[in-house]
Amino acid sequence: MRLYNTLTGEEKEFVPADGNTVKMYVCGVTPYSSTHVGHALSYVVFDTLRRYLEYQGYQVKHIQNFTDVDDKIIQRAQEAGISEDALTAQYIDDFFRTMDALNILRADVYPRATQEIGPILETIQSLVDKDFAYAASGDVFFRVNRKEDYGKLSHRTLDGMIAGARIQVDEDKEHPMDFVLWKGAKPGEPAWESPWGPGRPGWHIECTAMSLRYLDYPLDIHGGGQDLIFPHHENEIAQSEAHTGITPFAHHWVHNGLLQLGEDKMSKSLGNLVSVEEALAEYSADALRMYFLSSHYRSPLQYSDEGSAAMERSMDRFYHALRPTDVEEVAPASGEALDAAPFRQRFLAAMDDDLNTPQAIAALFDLARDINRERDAGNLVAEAQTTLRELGGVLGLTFEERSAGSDQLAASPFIDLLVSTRTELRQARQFALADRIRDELAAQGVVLEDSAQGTVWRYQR
RNA sequence: GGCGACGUAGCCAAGUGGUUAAGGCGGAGGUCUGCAAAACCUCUAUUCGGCGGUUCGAAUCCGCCCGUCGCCUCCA
Repeated sequence: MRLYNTLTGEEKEFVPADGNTVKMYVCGVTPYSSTHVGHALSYVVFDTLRRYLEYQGYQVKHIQNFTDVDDKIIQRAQEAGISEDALTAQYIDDFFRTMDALNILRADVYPRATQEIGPILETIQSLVDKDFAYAASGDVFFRVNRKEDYGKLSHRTLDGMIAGARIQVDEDKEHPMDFVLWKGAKPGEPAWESPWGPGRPGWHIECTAMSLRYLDYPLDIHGGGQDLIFPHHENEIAQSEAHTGITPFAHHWVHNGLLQLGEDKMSKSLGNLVSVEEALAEYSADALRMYFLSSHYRSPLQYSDEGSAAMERSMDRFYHALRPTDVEEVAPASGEALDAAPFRQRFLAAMDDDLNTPQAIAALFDLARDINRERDAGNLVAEAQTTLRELGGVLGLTFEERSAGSDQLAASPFIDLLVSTRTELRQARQFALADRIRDELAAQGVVLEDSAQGTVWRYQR
């Protein structure tokens, strides 16, 4: 497949270096607040990339970190009067529940910064030894001037960054853009012993230490949201390449566009967040995945209730197309089987083109339409349905219609009874009474569908 | 101020030099139905922010203008 690489700014044919196993590192979250729909978008994108690579026959080794020590975690824990560990444990749980609910495959390893202090210290020491880093007043900084290609990912120069003029002056730094590798501890903060005194790792160094430990360089794919390009990934490149001398340390840098809420980017600092929990209370995981994949992964996407609702309705097309074809008992399918191969080809060609999920989805809708059409014509569609399920699965769609709650299941025999009563009334042409049953069931959220084969009912979605 | 992205129907969103500009939502008509609903069929952008230019040919390339957004600070 062809895949866009942020580092070069162009699409490049993607092949794992060893031809078989894809080494993929995706930056994870800082667990101090609920997982929001922006996170969900990002991880749905990388989950889809992973599923597609696996569908192509590759093994994917997927590593995703938790930044479980940082200023905000310390602050929130103190506000809540609990330990940092208790706070992060809570939100890591939330994260996993959310990922599972969205049918996002688990990474192979989820390393945590606090559990990788040893490798982190070794990496920092190596950078100090190589003169890429220096200690100052208990902190350790990366010396950006020593890395000549600093800025190559975000396509900016040190001069250009300084022109931004929003840099805080720090007298301990040799250069304003030097960034912290090790942060000396202030009283009351969690700290680990180091050659430079007690402290904790800076944000960027953990990813260097972890990706090297769990995947070895060079990585095939390094991913994250576009907001991580600078400074996080730029700094990671500087550290990783300075540390190992391997350049580039990741072949493909893949960044998803950010989810926006209204006019602005959805972000922790703006506080305009919608949690995944809130979204899933209203909409199915399939609908949300469809929403996230309905625009190209590198484009920004506006999140809205209207958009989610539209996707929910569009899923009905698939649900209906995938229903069992017991119709064939009445009108024996004598015709030809629907050939899904052209749709599969369209789907694969779209996915091969830098994960063009909007086009891939369009192919699936066309396939669904043909399934409905051919089934009505009495042709065989079982194989085509299998193809639709399989390709939808590459996008992580489950096609599970929203399951009924337990009290709804308990009501089923009574609804069946009302439906069969209505059928008898209709046969007796007692339409007023029959319609009353239909209307009152509708008021309870039960939708009846009449067809030549009888009446089926379902809960309104 | 520096760097970058984008502007396609009522809404969302593909397409980036060449037959009828994907797909979804919404809308209109039809088939089916006792009537509905669901489903299916048909229709729904002579035109791609504006103005110039290159070309036999541009939504697609170039220039200018208008507008929106992102990064430059924690962030997926």
